[in-house]
Amino acid sequence: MSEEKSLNFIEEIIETDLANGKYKTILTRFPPEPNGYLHIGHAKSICLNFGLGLKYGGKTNLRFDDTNPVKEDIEYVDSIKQDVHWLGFNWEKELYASDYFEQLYLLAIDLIKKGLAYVDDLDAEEIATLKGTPTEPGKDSPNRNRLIEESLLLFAEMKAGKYKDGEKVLRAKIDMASPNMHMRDPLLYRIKHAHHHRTGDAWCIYPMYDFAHGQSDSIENITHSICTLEFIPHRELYDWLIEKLGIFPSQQFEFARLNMTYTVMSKRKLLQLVTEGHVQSWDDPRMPTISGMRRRGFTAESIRNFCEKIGVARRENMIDFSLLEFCLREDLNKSALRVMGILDPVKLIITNYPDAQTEELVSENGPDEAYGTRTVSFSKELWVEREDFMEEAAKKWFRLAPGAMVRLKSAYIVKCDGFTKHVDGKLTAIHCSYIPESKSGNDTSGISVKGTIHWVSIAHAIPAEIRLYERLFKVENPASEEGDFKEYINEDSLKIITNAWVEKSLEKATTATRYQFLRKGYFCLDKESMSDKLVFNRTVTLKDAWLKEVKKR
RNA sequence: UGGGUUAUAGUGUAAUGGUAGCACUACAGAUUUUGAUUCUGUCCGUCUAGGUUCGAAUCCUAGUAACCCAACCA
Repeated sequence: MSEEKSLNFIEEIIETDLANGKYKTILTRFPPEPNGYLHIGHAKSICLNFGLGLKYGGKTNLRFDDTNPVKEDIEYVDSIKQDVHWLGFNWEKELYASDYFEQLYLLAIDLIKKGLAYVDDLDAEEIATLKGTPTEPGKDSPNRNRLIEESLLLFAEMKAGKYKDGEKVLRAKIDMASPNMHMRDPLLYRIKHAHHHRTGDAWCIYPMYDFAHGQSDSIENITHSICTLEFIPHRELYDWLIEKLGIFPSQQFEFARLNMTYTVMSKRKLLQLVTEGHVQSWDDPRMPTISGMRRRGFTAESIRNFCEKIGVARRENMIDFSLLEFCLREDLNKSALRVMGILDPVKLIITNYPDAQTEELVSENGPDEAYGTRTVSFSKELWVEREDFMEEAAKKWFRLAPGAMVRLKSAYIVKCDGFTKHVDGKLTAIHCSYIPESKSGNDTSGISVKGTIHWVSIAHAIPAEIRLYERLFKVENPASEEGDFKEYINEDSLKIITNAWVEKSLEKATTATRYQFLRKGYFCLDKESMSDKLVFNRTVTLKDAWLKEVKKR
């Protein structure tokens, strides 16, 4: 029995195109502008474009849309390549729109010769005025009917550097009365005396998006050029230029971009968070960037699954952050090593345990036997979690409380006999007695307890710094709230714990490994971690039924 | 008030004129040496009003709502 999986609308188009022989094979592309770091929204596009290539035996190019030198940088190129690779995809070719500057220039000349483009002397403001509004038609520029030869000469002079920025532009000659604003003689080329990160100072005229993107698609023989909804109005121009130029007919298809609750997804806003210091860097673990998520401990697999689950359609969406967390936990649960660490330590003393004794107890490493076991050191004095003790047990409380019994994971059952407090009321130690016959693995005590808690032996524990992250914003959709989105930043999104204790095996922790700190969540080593000062990021908590219970009350 | 696009449980996504399904969330229960995992169950939906049809989420008409478009950005 094969599982029936419905196709998204783009897959349907492709299957139709393949079935009726329009194409023998497909070619897609992922076309970022190297002006920022990739985020989870880009991941959706990456998974879509590369996924399509893979699914239909086609190929996918990585093409940098680098037509605006003042915003772009090699730093972004490098990070984008790293992120796409990390997500698990391999591009057929690494390409740049700037590779086509010469070809694009020749195409522009072709258009001028056909009488379909002209050089305009108007400045930006005049052009905007004559463009009209959505409800009123525009008016022709006085230069609209200048001679082809004159435009040709002027355009050559533009390229040669004779004019300053903004003095002249090349425009397509289409229809100043079109209801589609993008068809009212759109700009094709502008002058920018700026250094380009790849072409240096070779050019001082640069093509606009509309005269670069579709043409690049066409040059590469891209069959399905997939972009987001806001480019729908550009499609008429995309098709017009390809038709008039008589070049390979790539076709544009649009899908709805990803939006997620409690974060922002525009490069401009993300850049602000970085430059204004609301987060530390592009790869701050609270950022929805691929690099931030990677540092936080997300796996590529979980992000790919997420992109698969959210689907592809044409309507605006707002995905629950909890779906991303579900995909994360689903993957981490399968692969994370189980270890013990105490985030908020309080001392537990086993009064009837021999003072100098240490036992090496066996504990399982993972969710199934294939992960094997390790030993953890057990002794008279342990660190346990402060929140695992209640002076007066609440209803349905399964953990430590005077008179209550719990199992210490992989060790013994202990009974809480008492506790000591500092004068300020803060708990300083919990006193317990253990049941020697209840040793994990050969428990003959006959006692069963409801609660099991984690612990580390004080004498054997190693210190660690642990960073806990909460959502970056206090509201579901900061971009749509009144006022500036930054007013809704959650000031408590980062909590640093400097006095945590973790089990000794973590001395050998690596950034490549994911860990589940039993009962506390999934963690990974941060890049700032050092051998004498371990630093862990909490990737995500475990689901917590008790916390829900508490919140209900 | 021009043009374009989209409306299906709280969220996302299927159903291509013929039983409104799946996942997440929420809630309830079982199992559990992680209050995790796993397993079982429950709640909740076709934007509105007309029409065509034996039969409409799907087709038609008229509304309504949301988003996009007037950068020498992409």
